[in-house]
Amino acid sequence: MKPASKASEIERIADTIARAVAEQRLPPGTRLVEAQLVDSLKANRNHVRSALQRLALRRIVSIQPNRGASIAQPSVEEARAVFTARSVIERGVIEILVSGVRKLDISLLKKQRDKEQAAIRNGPREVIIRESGQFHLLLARLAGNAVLEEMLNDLITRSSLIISLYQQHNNPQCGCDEHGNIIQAIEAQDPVKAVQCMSHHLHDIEMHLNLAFWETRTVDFGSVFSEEAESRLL
Amino acid sequence: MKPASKASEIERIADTIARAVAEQRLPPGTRLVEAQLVDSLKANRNHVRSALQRLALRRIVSIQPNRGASIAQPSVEEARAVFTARSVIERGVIEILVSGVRKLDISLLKKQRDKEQAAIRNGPREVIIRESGQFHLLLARLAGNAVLEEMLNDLITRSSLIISLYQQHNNPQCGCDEHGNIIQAIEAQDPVKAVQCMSHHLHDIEMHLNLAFWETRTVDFGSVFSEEAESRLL
DNA sequence: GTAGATTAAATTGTTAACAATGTTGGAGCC
DNA sequence: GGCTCCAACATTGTTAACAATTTAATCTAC
Repeated sequence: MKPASKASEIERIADTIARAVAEQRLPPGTRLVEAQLVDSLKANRNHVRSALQRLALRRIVSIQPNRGASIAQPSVEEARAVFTARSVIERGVIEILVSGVRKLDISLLKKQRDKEQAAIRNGPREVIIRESGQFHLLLARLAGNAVLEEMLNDLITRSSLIISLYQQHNNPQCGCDEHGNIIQAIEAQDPVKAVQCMSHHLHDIEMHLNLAFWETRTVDFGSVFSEEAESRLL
Repeated sequence: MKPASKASEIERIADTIARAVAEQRLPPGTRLVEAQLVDSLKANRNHVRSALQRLALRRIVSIQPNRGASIAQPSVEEARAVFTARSVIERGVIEILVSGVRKLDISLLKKQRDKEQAAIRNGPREVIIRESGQFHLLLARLAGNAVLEEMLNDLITRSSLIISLYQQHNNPQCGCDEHGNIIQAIEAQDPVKAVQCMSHHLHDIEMHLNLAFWETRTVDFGSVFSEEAESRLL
């Protein structure tokens, strides 16, 4: 007897990979060879192929015809677009939550926040990343909108990708408990402040990235192989 | 020589179907038999299957294991979620446009609006629907955010589905040129008003639907087969 | 005639072999 | 040595046959 429905086998594969990406266990650019996946995930090749195509649609992997799939390497432009989109969606989520249309269980948010704080103190990096993402996702879930939740789920995974590509230091997450501030503002039913907190939080994450550095850097062989670059090799 | 790249064959199929759905040539619930699609779209069965799975991911078709695919029939709950999500995203788009970060070519919007007005006067229904969708999509494109644009593209298609399921009369689109109002507000660089116009516009569309009617109606055989329903058969 | 069972057809799901393409490594040549 | 060319390998893409499942039709019993 198979516990999971047969149709969701593809989903299982896709989610396994997506999660590994979200938790930064699969770095951007990693090649995903079908045969390897088939045997490490104990799956049918067709299912693996379908899963890869799904992930390609979600921009988590990129597929080049006849050359296989690999974990995506979002461009700076895409990175900015993702964070802007997150801001748009998450501000919308916050507005829904604060508008008081649904009776909101703040304790769930606090519980998630505690879980995250515990992870920050002594958890491994991937757990920290996961719990942080879960907080944002929980907000969307509490807003009771499956469409926004699903979109945000994708964006969070893509954010992980972006962060592991463009992070400056290996500062896992800012320690300044911005999630706590968001909870406070929601609890206080202050729409303006809550939205501000969220905007600020996302902006903060984006600003800790190296985006500006790579922005204008079209691969410019002239300067790349100048004395400056060469001197670094010594 | 094949003009389109081989990899995008799946995309071609998916887009053909999605477009037919968006223009309401394929009504909700229509069964999509693989063999039929293979031969009417001159395609490989694998490609058709992949395309169907893609569309299932976009919630445009629904696939039931061993029972094939059919055009989705979004629930009332999903319908509301879609419109709320659209509102969130499109308000975000408007804010980006009005914020003046990008120099905006208003004439493109006006041109699209004219196209739409022309369609409303004498075009066939499907063209009206298409051009109306294109207006919203154009806003997202002008905002220069591919992520938001893609999300909105999906939502617009799903909206078409919802509208053909839940529309009250066969009023194709409101004649009151709300798109024109939106353009005006953007042109006047008035963020508050522009966002209001968009909100109002989307709310308007939603309110012209029968959602409330079906909301609580769990299929309740007792009342369905009462004298009222029977009398309608005579 | 209707309910239930049985068979046939239609449809989807799976598999494995084959084809096409891309990649790697080495032999021979300059 | 460095280069080109070619063959072997690895990987992806395609196809067709087969298996499993659902749907429709037919038949029998009552």
